[in-house]
Amino acid sequence: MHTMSLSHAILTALLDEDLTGYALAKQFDVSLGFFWQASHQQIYRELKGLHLAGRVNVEEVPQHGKPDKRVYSLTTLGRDMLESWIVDSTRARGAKDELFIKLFNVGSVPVKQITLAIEQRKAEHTRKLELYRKIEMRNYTSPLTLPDRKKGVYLSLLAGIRQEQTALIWCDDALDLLTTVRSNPKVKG
Amino acid sequence: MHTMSLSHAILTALLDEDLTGYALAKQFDVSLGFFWQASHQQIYRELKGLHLAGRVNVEEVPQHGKPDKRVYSLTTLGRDMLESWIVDSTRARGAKDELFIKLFNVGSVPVKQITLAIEQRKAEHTRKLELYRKIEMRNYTSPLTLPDRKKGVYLSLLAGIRQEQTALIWCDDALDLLTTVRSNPKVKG
DNA sequence: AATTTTTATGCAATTAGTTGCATATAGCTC
DNA sequence: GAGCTATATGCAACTAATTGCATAAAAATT
Repeated sequence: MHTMSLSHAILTALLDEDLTGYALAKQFDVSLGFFWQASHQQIYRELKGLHLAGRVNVEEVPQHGKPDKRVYSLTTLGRDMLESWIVDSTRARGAKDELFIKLFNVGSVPVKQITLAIEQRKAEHTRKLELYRKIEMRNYTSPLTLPDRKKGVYLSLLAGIRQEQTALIWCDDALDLLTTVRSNPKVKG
Repeated sequence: MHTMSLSHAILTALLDEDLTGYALAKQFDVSLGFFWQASHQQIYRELKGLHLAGRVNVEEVPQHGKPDKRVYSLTTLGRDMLESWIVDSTRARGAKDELFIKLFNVGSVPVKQITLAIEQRKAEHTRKLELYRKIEMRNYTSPLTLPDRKKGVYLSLLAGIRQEQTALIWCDDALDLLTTVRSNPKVKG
């Protein structure tokens, strides 16, 4: 079964460079993590499993004071796992978004609360879009001339940018339509 | 803590009508489930918990042959739980999408495999968009004249439609850019 | 000098989600 | 009449993800 995607995300991050769990966690915060979030606890646990399964090597780097660094690198087995996952895995993890569940409550709960949730979401999208744009301007102004191994990363970023844009426009349209909702019945009709 | 969203999704589905676990599972397949998937096993388990917590009532409807129906309905406590969840919960469950992790492998794995994954995804988006459009044409041709309690559902659908459209365009652009990738090095450079 | 942030690792407990299985009848199709 | 689909419920086992806690020192900030 090629299901546990966190391990694949970790292996992917190790393609470019050998990393410690700590460094991996940071990577997840700034790039891979835009599309696959994970906490450091999860990452450490997963690394242990990957090591046990021979997908990664560990090099222990003694340090004074701090815990020793454990620098992980891909093994051939790890690469193979990654490649075969790319080939077979299809399973689409269903979208889960609370906001839409909230929207199903329009008409039964004060609209105000729901518009508030949308406004919060809008702010979030704005923040993300700005972040993505910044990254784009810094590293991906000329997609066609990128080295091959950067093209996928760029495309992910592009997807992120467009998702945020679409979402932002939707937020405004949603807020518009919700101004036409007057009643807030609390009982079932 | 207002975290477990499946229970909120269930309570939301019960706003409109009283339902059995089975009927809920079906609802999840066709509307709420576009934005929050759940298996029948999950739903039955959750219903039990909600009942234990006094958020829903059960009415047992004896049947011959088949297991007795258990028809669930919201209690006042359930409504309150739902409303307070709408007010406080903010937590954005991070997007998790395998496809983007796959994209990070461009340059290290045969591009073919990745374009294939995108094509699969494209087909999926096409299928979903068609489905959403069908629902839109059937029930939501005139958003402004909808009864209030349908407006949120419509907005969810609208979000779905736009997400799929955006994703489809992106798929094509991605496939385009990936035609410019020639090399498939399997070793770290 | 004291506080906060960053580096660096990890365990334990809990909650959420998936997969496989089990039961049992009615009704429809081949 | 054999097999499939729909109705209707649920347990058990497992995998994945989250949350809270714990340690410990260097570096940066106030």
